[in-house]
Amino acid sequence: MSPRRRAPLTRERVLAAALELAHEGGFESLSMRKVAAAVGVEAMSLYNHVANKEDLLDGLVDVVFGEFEAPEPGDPDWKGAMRRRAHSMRAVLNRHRWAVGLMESRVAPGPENLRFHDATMGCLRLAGFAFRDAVHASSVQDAYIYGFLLQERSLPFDTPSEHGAVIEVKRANVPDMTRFPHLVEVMTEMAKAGYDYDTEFAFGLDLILAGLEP
Amino acid sequence: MSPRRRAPLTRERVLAAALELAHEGGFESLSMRKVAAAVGVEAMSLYNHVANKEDLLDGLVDVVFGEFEAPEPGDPDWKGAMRRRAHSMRAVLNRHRWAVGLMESRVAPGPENLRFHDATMGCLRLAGFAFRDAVHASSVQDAYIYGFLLQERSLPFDTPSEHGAVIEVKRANVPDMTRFPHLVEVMTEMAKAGYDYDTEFAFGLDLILAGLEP
DNA sequence: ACCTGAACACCGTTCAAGT
DNA sequence: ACCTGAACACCGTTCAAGT
Repeated sequence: MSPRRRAPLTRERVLAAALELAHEGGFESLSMRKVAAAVGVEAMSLYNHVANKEDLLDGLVDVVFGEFEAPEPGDPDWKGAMRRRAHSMRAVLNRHRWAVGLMESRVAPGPENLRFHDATMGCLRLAGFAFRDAVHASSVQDAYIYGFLLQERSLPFDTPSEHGAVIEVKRANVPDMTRFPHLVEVMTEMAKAGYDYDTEFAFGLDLILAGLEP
Repeated sequence: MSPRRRAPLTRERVLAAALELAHEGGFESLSMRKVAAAVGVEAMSLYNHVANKEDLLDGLVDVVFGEFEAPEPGDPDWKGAMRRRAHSMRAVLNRHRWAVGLMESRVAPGPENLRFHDATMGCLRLAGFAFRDAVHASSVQDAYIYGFLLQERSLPFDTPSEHGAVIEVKRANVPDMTRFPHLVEVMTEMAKAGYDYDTEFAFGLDLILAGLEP
């Protein structure tokens, strides 16, 4: 009769609660006990819906895969499709910063993961890529995307001008910067002009897409 | 008089012990208490040489940066220098699989980190890259390298033929693979021909280097 | 200055017991 | 079938006390 009775615990509800905790409390503070509390239950009850914490993480990662915009196999503008795919991945992973670094390291790929990779391969194959080349093409793109997000993730600022300020702090903390003249150059330039992740990301993505042809 | 007396605890010895533990016991099993035990001391003594666990990780990451082969600023063959740099990074990070994903997410860059990035920027600047282009160039390369290692890290096999076997297992575990025809194609092809990380890595690296010019 | 014992506030997971 | 209480074997870190 109470609302809690009407909505019995499911894997989906456990994952949703964990996702929200990761989102607001920070990923590292995500514990079985806290997920359980968020869902109104004792920690041990979670084990009825999830094999263990590792399985819970697998589930979370697959939720994130589900948010990626999959490319359309057969899209005549395959480069456009790949570009949209990449930008969608970046947007989603910036929303779930904790997920970068987990995405490609899960051992058991979930259904959304499979769906997404299938669509990517399909789009490349139908665009005329030979099998091996399609593997190469998706591999280099994904490596770039995940690696870029890895760099972007750690940064405690959002706008170019904030970046300038952070750079200044960092510079002040390092003794004897004269040993690193080229780094000094980067930092002073950055502090002046800021750093724009959008154009930086687009630069590398375009470079890679320019080098790919069926 | 005992050997323990002759070698008092230092930050370096703490880091060395932690590195060894990460290497053999697996990174996730690395705890302050175990590092302390490995160095013959109680856990709390570590805090005299390391601010906290986060600081210990910063230290470990910088040890790894120290193993990277830095490019030579002024090297006339800058593409060769970048290629050697990339392959050295891959070799080191395959030796320290736990480090991938931590490298670019540390907030406080250590001296080896600074040294390495300074050498990279220096090599590109002296090769004729304008400042902004040097930043672009190093950014796209590093994103690719770290991202590739992220993908490579998780894999529980070393040779292409082992890979085939693993693929078969995975395939058997996924129900209704007919929903993912292109993935089925990848898996059957992979199971046949195997997957060679060396050539895969070289493909993407060459593609990126081909697109970079001062 | 460096090390320690005891304690605090946590973890993931197992297991027998409840309903 | 699902949930729970108590317990086990751990964590990182603080703090007062030792030398």
